[in-house]
Amino acid sequence: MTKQTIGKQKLFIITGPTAIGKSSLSIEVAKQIDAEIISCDSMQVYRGLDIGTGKITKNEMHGVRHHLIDIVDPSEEYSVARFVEDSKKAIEDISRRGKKVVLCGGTGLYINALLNNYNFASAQKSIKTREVLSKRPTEELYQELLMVDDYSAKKISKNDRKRIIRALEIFYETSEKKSEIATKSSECKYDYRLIVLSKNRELIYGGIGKRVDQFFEDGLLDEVKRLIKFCDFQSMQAIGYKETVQHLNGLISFDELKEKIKQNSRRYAKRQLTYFRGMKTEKIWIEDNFLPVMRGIVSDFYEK
RNA sequence: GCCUCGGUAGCUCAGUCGGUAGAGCAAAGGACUGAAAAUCCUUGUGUCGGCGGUUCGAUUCCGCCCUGAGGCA
Repeated sequence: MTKQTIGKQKLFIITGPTAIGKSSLSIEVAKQIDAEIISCDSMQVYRGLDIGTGKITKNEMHGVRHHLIDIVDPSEEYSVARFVEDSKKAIEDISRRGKKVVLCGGTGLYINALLNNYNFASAQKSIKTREVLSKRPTEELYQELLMVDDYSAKKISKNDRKRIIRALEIFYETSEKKSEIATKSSECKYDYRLIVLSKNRELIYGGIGKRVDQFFEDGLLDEVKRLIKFCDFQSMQAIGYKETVQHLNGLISFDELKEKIKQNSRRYAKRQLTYFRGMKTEKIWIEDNFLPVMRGIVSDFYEK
């Protein structure tokens, strides 16, 4: 054990692109070391979004306790900031009960924010400020950001409305620049192993195709019918949901629907891989024999 | 059998009055600090159906052939 890791909380983290099989592997690992699992997934937090998010079922959990699944209603907003807060609490809670912690999920930003201890506290989200800013043209907002925080402005595309608004929001709410706040994150307080599962592109895409077909056999259509009243909320922007809403509104055929979900999932998987590659955090890529390789890493990690 | 209109990027098509081509979509690569399954940026992709002819030069004009759609008998 190195000096830096002495006394640090241990985290075993499993991530990878959608439909690669993270959940079932996390169960195996959790059973191996008597752990509980914290989900790192921006959509599985929503109650009722089950089939389309590939949410693990009670049966599949094999008695392993899960955290941060089904914690908000589809009409609520969730965010990275909340995830960092919630996951820290869950980690404490689990270790207080003498169990080990496995994190599992595909939302790279969430994992990154937790490990790098991103500090969001000072830059609160403000609905009012956002509302005011949202009424103005992007071009104008960008010019304004250039005046107020040119360092951040230059890093953001002039078309990336969402980020421009957030950067301005930070400035107007805190009088600090986004670029300054972002550097305030403190060092990682965990001793962790971050596993990124991957396969060649064809196999990932093949898995996505099969999984989407399975969604419909499992009743995705009915699930979305039940949730359609939430169609304007963030939760329903999830892949599989937004497209199904279009189909239920008669905008696209059933065949188009399936193809669209597969396509958006493929693109999502691609973006996830890009994100994982770009993470500066230390990580271990596994492309083969997922379970045995992971078991080895696990025993090594916890023996020392 | 005859007539007409087509065959150009993975797909749908544009275009070149003869100087070897370009849009959209798809795809690939990338960025990412309170929406991240979100948002945004960049980039190609070619025997221009085949074989001949005319020409300095043909994807473009001419002939034949193959092939798709429609029409006539």
